[in-house]
Amino acid sequence: MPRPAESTRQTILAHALGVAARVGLGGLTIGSLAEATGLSKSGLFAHFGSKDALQVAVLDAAGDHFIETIVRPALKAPRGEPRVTALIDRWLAWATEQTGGCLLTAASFELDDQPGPARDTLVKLQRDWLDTLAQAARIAMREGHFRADLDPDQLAFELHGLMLATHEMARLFRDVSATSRARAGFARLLADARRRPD
Amino acid sequence: MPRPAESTRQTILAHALGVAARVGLGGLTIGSLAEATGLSKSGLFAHFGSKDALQVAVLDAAGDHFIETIVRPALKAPRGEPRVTALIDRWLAWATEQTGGCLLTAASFELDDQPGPARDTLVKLQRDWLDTLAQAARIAMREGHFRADLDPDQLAFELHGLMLATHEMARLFRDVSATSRARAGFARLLADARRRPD
DNA sequence: GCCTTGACAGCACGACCGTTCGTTCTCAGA
DNA sequence: TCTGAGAACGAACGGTCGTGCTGTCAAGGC
Repeated sequence: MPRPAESTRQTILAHALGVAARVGLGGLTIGSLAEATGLSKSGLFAHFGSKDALQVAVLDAAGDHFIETIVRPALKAPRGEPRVTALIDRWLAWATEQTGGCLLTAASFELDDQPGPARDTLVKLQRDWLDTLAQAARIAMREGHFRADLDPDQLAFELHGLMLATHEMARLFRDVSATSRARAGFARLLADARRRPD
Repeated sequence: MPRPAESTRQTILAHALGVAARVGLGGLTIGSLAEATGLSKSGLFAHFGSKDALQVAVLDAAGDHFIETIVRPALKAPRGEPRVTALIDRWLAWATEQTGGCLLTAASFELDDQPGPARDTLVKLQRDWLDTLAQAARIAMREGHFRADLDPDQLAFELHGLMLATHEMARLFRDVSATSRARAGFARLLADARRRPD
């Protein structure tokens, strides 16, 4: 057999992440992606079999990349609050240095009314992320860093909200103060989680 | 002259808001919109002159609708914190009862890397919304409802973050607890704004 | 040496895209 | 009654979309 298919596939997906970050998952077309990778339309198409499958593959690749650059490194931090802050810091660093916006975030608002395999994949990825945040908070409760009556899912919800607002402020408004706004919000949220009820 | 152009234009835009809420602003096509309104493609096209202009018109219509159903009624509430809560409550009611997602929110993450008149229009609309929230908070500070050292822009930023998270939870996850999660978040945010530093 | 296998290219398809153009119809004013 | 403005139509344009079909070329197994 000629070139290994797997490496070509990875090359395609790497380019796809860049293109989709700019034009969204719906704006990603096989023709433009073929041109970006130097492949022919049909040659590229053969790797996925359908546009739906390509979209799912792109989302999975984005999820893997997200886990690899944010979640996995952060999980090396000590259990408890340090791990929660590591997740936040990793996310902040990634969100600010990245050229295009976060594909998964954009897709969340793009696919919310378009049933299909792509949407299903995305729901799972986003749920996992919220669960990761909530689970880290739960551990921090067990370690005594966070108060015992904290609702970890609520904390995850609000953390995620701050991330969404940060993303919009940085990407849409091109506002450099997004990072400091985010840090202030996170600090307030963590302080509230720490504070014991009297 | 035959049928008044303005009423036709309004009909088109009303349909466009529904379609775009489902498939996004980029997924909105002249052909599908013509079919939805019962017009011919060329007949519809003549009302706007270009796809760009149509997108801008749709965004403006969405902005008008947003102001009419949320901002204007809320501004009738008494100055200060009641007005802030009115804005929040109006938004919550609108977000939950609405069939499709919020077009403006979806567009914020769709257009953030696509320069053009549509993006410019959207930036202005979203800035206005954040300014409205911040301004209401500023008034609440002057009325003595909120603490004097509050950062109203930071509050608006965090309020908006909660709205984004609520939107995602309700629309993507179809999670009915989104509303209660939102209310809990808003309550905590307002309590913090109220509390005087000692 | 063939033969299989699999990764790609080339080409063509039907459908739809945004856009243009000429035509038809209907009304308001003269 | 005639005229002209303007709303809407129908057909067509060049492109691009996603998707198939066929062919080519290189690398193993025999």
